[in-house]
Amino acid sequence: MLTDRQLLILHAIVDDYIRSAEPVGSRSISKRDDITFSPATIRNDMADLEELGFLEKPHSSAGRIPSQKGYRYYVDNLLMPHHLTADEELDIRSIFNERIQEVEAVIQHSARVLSNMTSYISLVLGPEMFETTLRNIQIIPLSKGSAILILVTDTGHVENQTIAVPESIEASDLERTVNILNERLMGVPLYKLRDKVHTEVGNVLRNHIKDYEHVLKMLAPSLDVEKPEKVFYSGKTNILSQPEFRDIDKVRMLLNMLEEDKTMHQILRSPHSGIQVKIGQENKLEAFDNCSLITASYSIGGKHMGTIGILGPTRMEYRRVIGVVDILSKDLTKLLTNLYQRG
Amino acid sequence: MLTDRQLLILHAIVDDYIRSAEPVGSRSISKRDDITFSPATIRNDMADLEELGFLEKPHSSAGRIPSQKGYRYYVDNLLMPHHLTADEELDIRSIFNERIQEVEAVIQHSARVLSNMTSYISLVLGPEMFETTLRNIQIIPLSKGSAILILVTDTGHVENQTIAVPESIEASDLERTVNILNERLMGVPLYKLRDKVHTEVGNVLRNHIKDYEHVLKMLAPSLDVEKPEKVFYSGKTNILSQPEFRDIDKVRMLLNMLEEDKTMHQILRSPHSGIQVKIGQENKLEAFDNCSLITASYSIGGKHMGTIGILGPTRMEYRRVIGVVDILSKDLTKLLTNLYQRG
DNA sequence: TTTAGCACTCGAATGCAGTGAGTGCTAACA
DNA sequence: TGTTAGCACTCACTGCATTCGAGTGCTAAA
Repeated sequence: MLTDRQLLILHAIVDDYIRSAEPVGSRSISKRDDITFSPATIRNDMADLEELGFLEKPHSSAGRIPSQKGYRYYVDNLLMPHHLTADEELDIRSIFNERIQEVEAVIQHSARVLSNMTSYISLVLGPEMFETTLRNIQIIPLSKGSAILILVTDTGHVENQTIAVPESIEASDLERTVNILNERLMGVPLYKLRDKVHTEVGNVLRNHIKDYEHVLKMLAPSLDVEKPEKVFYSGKTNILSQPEFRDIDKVRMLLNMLEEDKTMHQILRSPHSGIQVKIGQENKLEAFDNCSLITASYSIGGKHMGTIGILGPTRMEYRRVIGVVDILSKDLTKLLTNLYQRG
Repeated sequence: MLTDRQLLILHAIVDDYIRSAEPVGSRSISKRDDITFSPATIRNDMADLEELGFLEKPHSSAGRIPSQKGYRYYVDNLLMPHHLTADEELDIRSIFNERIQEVEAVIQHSARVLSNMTSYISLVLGPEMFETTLRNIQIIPLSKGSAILILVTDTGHVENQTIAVPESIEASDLERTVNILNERLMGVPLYKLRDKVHTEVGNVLRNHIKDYEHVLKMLAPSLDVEKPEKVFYSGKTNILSQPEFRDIDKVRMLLNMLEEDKTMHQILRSPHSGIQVKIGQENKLEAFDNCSLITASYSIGGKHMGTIGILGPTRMEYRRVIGVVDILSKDLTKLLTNLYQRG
């Protein structure tokens, strides 16, 4: 078990290192107001903390830096909740002052505020559509052979795609099809669309539409709404200011990883309540070895929608970032719920 | 006027430097198969070329590198057209093999192919909407107080935004409004929407809709479709592999510049026929001093739509990049025209 | 148990010769 | 007269020795 003094010293070292990015020596610690012991005493405790795995030495004549375990302990046990300053609150509210027009715009703006406030990289996983239900479907003819198919979900998301319309289908048939689809599919979860169309709705169509088979064929590809949710980034260049990313190869590794949609998606998808902090190798990704990821979920009307997060060096201002992520995820939930709460 | 030998030497130096990123010395030039003169002769010509401003010396005991003027001359006078290899053509066609569903997806995919093929940064300015005309308008009620307004243009672009619906407006009125709007606004250029609604359409609405004023107020903010077109990027991390961007500060400057939407927009917006090559300071941006930008426009049915471009170091493979940009802009034009040609 | 003192470690910074690729100039050559 | 060989000169880069200093671990005294 750690003594009170050891805790104090660990706390001081992590704080100092987060601020300065330089290995922390016993002397500089001893100068702090909240520390009353001599450097020698501190050195003894530091040696113990190192033996226990909370601290590391870059080399024998340097100060100590926190190990991954050290950060973990710091986050789990030593961190005091952070109260945002008035300015910070104002920054966050700015998202909601703008006239809100599109979910995407809100999400993107959130990402930007998040990265500006923290100087790290922000990631926002866009609203999940898997569980959302269909609100409306439209087919707008564009030219002889093509049309635009538009899906609107109950969460206000709009999906659109071009479809090829066989010549044999007449305008009136198209209209009738849209009416039938709206009648039968309103409220159906997107992931069930495909099945529903091929069974129940298919039968109805058969009775009302002349060129039934072509219509079904035309619709088929559009109904696989398995499009993965978008991940929005902001502040990618922020890491270039972090001393741990002086090395261009590390930067490249990290930025390349962020472009791997599948992986990033997987990392952000897992829903969880509250704040999740993943430190260094806990992320199970080589490119993230020197990084920590702090995430929180947001939802609409209690239904999990997506994730917001901050990616920064393990030497990250955990206190502030956790505060900001927490508030923003809650505010986002409130805003989106107000906007799209099924009435 | 430059002698033939000087041209040959200039050509060789630019080619060599583009390949190696190292200052080119007289000896290495003399070893090339197409060069039959001694290093001393070459040195004389190099001195002349330097005096004329086509070459520069990093320092007195290094080889020569092309100056901005040198690149300019190379691009304008020495460049042979590049014929794509079968593989390259295949890469480009891959854009069109995928099932096309959204303009945005095509654009984004184009950007990716472009950056993959060139190992530089690709930029694509999304379709301009200023001149496009309205094809269809829809208002989909979402909850008690909100609805989604959807605009579809003749180029297949779909724009959507959330609007607040005053309680006083009834569903039947909303429906009637949509019908009137579609009747009166079909074919109207987006930039005229606002005026048209307030004059002509306003009068019609007044006669048919009970809560006429509220409806107009609700629509007003949505009709200012002055949303700037999106710029898509791909391969931002590619510059990290370029030796001229070893310096992290330069990388940061450049990447930050790319996030300044307004500036980038301005740079890409100017329409021009054929390929445009802007070298170094011709870009009038400090962050682009070491960069060249190669752009071409794409259009739909002869109407200018947007711009694709490649941003790389001034030491760029101009020949290949120009070839790729040329082909892709033409193919994109063909594809989009086929898709959305007003029929 | 804490602290002062001291020898020790090791990375970072500094200074200095040696190396080599490249140049400019001059004089000889075709 | 244009081309080339020869040579002194420049200058970044490398390797090596040296110094400097922040920080440690250990021991002995308070």
